[in-house]
Amino acid sequence: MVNLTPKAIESVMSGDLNLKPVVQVLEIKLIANSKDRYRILVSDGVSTQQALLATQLGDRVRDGILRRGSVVQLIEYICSTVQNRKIIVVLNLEIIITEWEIIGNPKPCPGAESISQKTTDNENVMQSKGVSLNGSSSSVPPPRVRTNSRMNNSNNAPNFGPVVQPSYKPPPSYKSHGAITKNEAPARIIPIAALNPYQGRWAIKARVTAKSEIRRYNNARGDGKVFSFDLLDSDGGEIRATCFNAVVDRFFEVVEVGRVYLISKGSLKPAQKNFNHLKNEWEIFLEATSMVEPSPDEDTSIPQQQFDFRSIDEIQNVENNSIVDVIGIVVSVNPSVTILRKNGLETQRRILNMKDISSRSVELTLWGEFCNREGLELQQMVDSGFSPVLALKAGRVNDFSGKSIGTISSTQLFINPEFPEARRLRDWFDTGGKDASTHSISRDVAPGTKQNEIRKWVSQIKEDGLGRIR
DNA sequence: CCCCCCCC
Repeated sequence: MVNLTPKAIESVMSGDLNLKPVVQVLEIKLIANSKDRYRILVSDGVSTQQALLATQLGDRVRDGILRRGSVVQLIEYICSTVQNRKIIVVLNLEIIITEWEIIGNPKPCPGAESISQKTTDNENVMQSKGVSLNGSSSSVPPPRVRTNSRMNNSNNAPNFGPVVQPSYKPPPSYKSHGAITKNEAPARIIPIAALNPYQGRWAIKARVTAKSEIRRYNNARGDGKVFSFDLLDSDGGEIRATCFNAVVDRFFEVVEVGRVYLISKGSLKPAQKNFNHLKNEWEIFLEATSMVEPSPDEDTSIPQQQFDFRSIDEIQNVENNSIVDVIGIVVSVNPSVTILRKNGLETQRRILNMKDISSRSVELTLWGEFCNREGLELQQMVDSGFSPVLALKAGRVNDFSGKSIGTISSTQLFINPEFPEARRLRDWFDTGGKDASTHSISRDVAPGTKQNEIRKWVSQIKEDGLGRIR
């Protein structure tokens, strides 16, 4: 016997975010023009309601463990407004039963699809982009499950009055002031993970973890300037924000790495995966009307950085060109050398070695400015007999003669950082790890081809000078 | 609307 949470839909839609109800999934559809975002219909046995699955839950659909008939517990969710309709955005859920017969004879929750009357322009814009969230461009839904069409509901469903920012439950004191108009109420702060282009008003509260320089460009589409910065929120969601031209002037000085901001009124575009390695399929584009305001409180629930450390042992099996975080002890640092790039420009290169508890070591190649900033500092430490901890955020794995790691422009290096992993590594190193035998996953890992052996010799000679070759 | 992620 399965018990769905009574009145779950009603409670969630009226703003109860702590209920964590058990509901049944009646329908799952891929959102039009999306590769991995799903719209689902959930039921409490009496009422049904549309919901969006956060991207990170898509795997469960693709893996087949979340499907039509699944009984799930909604763990983290928010109510949001998409195309003027209230919708649940599910950020996390637990699957109770993968498949169960449809429970009860649930009907669409009344009021959930009410439409405010002044927003048809916005809808047209959404539709002209081919975005469909109401199933109108999808195949006909199965007979058992009624898909709510906007027309049906605006005409027939009971209307609970004008829906104004339904996701925002106004505090009681607002009620005596009459209707809230679109421009008055502050947008609700939502998790970064819930951001998507189909959403109307939103705000996020997030810490800036990285900030680019201003880059000027001149191409077929014209010239201009651009900069971007990366954001992290208290739920661990991350997203990049990008500004162009006049918007650069407006926000470049305002945005500081490490500070927390309230950000709203940007537009969401698909992330450029080639250049943006954050775990988010969207990117925020800030515009002239966007808001980027320092948060009045220093939100300590948002860490300064978020890492996903891989042990060096794991790096061996990581795909070439992957972007990874690594933490290790720097055991050697080579001098900085000047490299002539294929494009004719010169750059600096410095190779160092780091080892970790997996008793593996790896070569890290620092490029450009990293050589004379962190690289020099590391070299001085190692030269003076101290082996520092180095945390590397966003290094790029390459597989020339074994696996090694290189810096890219968005790499960040942290020398002797404070966090627990660093402490753990330090303790390990100081209590025997220093002398533990280490196997390098770089250069001499595989026997390699004759070609590779020769290349290795040549590069070693260039690296160390002839003095060390006997 | 930008952008090469460098070398053997």
